[in-house]
Formats: sequence, C-alpha cells, structure tokens
Amino acid sequence: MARSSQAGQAGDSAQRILDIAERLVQTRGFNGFSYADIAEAMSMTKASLHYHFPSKADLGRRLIERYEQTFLEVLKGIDATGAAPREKLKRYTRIYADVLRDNRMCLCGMLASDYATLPKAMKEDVRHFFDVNEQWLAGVLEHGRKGGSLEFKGSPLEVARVIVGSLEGAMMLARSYGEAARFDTAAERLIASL
Amino acid sequence: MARSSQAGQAGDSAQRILDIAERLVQTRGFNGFSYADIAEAMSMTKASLHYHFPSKADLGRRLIERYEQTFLEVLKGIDATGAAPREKLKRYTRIYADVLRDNRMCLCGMLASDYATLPKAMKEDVRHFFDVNEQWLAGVLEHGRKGGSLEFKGSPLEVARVIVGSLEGAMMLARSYGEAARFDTAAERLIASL
DNA sequence: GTCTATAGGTGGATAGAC
DNA sequence: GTCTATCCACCTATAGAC
Repeated sequence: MARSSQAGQAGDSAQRILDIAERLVQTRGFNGFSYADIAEAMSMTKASLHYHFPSKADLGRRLIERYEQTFLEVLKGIDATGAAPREKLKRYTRIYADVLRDNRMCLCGMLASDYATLPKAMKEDVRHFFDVNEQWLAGVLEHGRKGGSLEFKGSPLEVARVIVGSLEGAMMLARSYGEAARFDTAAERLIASL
Repeated sequence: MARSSQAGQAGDSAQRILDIAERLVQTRGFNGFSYADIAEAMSMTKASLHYHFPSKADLGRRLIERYEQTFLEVLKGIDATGAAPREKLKRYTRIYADVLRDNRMCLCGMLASDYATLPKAMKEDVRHFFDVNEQWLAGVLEHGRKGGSLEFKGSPLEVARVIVGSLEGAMMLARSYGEAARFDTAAERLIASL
C-alpha cells in the first residue's frame, strides 16, 4: 500500500496541497486563489509549494487529472451495482448534489467558466473531463432506451450533453442562492423527463 | 436626447468603459481582467478610469445594473410582439444564443461562477438579475399552461429556474468546445419538453 | 476629465541555505 | 522537502498637476 520508500511523506504533502487547492478552485475559481492561500492553509511557505507544483498550470492539470480519476471510479462504482438505467442517472446527479452540499462547485464547471484564461493544456483537460462524462451518460441512456426504461428523442450523446450542462448550470445558480434544494429540483425534473 | 450639458462626453467615456469591461467580464470573469486591460483598450490611463468608477466593485455593480436594464428591455420587446408563449420562450433562448455567438457568456452567469469572490453588493445584484428573469419566464409559462399551449408539472417558477440554469450551463459547455450549436440543441430540447 | 507619479499590496516564481 | 530572501510584474487605488 505504501506509495514510496519515503513512507508516503512526499505524497502526503502533494496530496494535501491538491486537497486544499481543489476546494479553492471549486469555490473561488482558478483566478480566485493564490499559492499564498494554499500556503496559509498548509502552514507552509509559498516556495515549498513550488517544489511540488512548479507552476500554477502544473497544479491545475494535476487537479483535473485527479478529479477525473476519482469521478471515473465513482462511475465504475455505479456500474458495478447493476442498477437500472434511471437509477444510475439519479446516482449520477447525486454526485453533483453531494459536491454542492459540501459547499463546492464541480471543479470542471468552475474551470469551464474560467476557460478563456486557462493555459492551453488545462483547456484540453477540462474538455476531456466532460467528454468522458458525456460518454458514460450516453452509454446509460442508450442502454435504458433499448431496454424500454428510458424514453427520449435524438441521440444519447445529445441528451447526455443536455444533462451535463443542465446539472452544471443548476449547481451554479443553487449556490448563488445558498439553496442546494434548487439543484435537487432541477435534477429530479431532468431525470423525470426521460 | 442629449444626456448632459457636456454634450454627452462624460457619458460617452463611462459608456465606453462599461462596454469594454462588460465584454471582459463576459469572457474572462470578474477576476480575470484588470483596470489595465480596460485602459489599454480605451487608450487611457488607469487613473482616469477611477474617475468614472472609483472602485472595481462600483464598476461591477454598474455593469450588472446596465445589463439587467438592457435585458429587461429585450423582454419587454418580446412581450410587445404578442407572440405565443412557446414562441416567447424560443426568443428568450435566442438572447443567450446571440450573446454566445458574439463570443461572450451571460454576464451574470460568469458572475455566478465568481460568486464566492464578489463584493456583497454585487452578489445581491446578481441574484436580482436571476430573480427578474425567473419571474418573467414564470409569467410566460403560467400563461402558456392556462392557454393550453404549454404543458408541464410543478410550479411555473420551478420550471423557470430549470430553464435559466440549463441555458447558463449549456452556454458554458458550448463555449468550452467552441461549438455554439451545442447550445442551440440544448435550448431546443428544453423548449420542446414543454 | 485626463494626466503623471506613486503608494502599498499581492501575484507567480526562483536561488540558494539547511 | 522546507526554509529565507528576493525578483519583477501586476494589482487596485490615491494625490495632485494640468
């Protein structure tokens, strides 16, 4: 289980930095936090942070990479339950709801807002995150329609994109009002329409 | 028509500043631009900008105020046509589509992403923008349902909120892919579901 | 209204000691 | 790995001349 010969210490700092930076991006956006913010939360100097993540762009890429991996594992977990398509979709929306109740936004939803100001590599990473989400959703939708439990017009991918966009937007608005229930209502309507 | 005794010069500078700042917020977010960016585009010094808008928070509030006014005038224009409810909704989505094709995001959609970092007054202004949008949409929805041309479960306000959230989210994602058509598809599906 | 000049702070990032 | 010290660019904002 040990990650390295240094008894995991190296990884621990990097992981803690990522944990703190992740929350900062999810709440304040990529341009709304600084190394100083992380340093304070870590009780560490800014210079030390640069040892682990030389540039902010490096940090950003690692954040997306880790977030996507975690997300994919959750999706695998949903697949493993063998739940019905509609139930899978509900659990998908629940991922977002849980993030929101932890007073966060979707990492990549925030980065999509910051898109114009992101380094090129991060832009591609953000798109990749949405790509894999859409593909997973499209798979569930296609399976559900073939099995007769879901009903919709158009391609599964098209509907998948509507779902991702609607959830991201609903999340943004729900946070502005401090009312997570607004997200739940939107998510339920969305799934009920299929 | 003259706005002041100075032959409109004072208002011209302020308006031009707002025009430039508006586009910057719509593309880069509130934390993604600076007075220096406006100054360069205006061929004017940063200090001169502070004469018109003492603080960035002042500038931000004026931006939202003007954006909301313009938005409300467009909504009044839609009302004035006497179009059917469904047609009104289509025209509402077209406002967003036109903004997107001008390579911008919704001003308040961007600010909703920056929400955690905004001055308190701006937060309230952003919420007010969404409030009036939801109210207008709820009115159209209620009218449409009573007249039998629109069909949906739940309250008009609830559906109105879903519409605003879905359009904002679809816009964000469409821009990330540089594919405005993604927004159109989402908007069409949304209206077709009513 | 617009300018020059500047203040006082923060941004990301680096060099080199320990 | 983490530190001190530092760099330079940039930030918002102000004072005061024109």
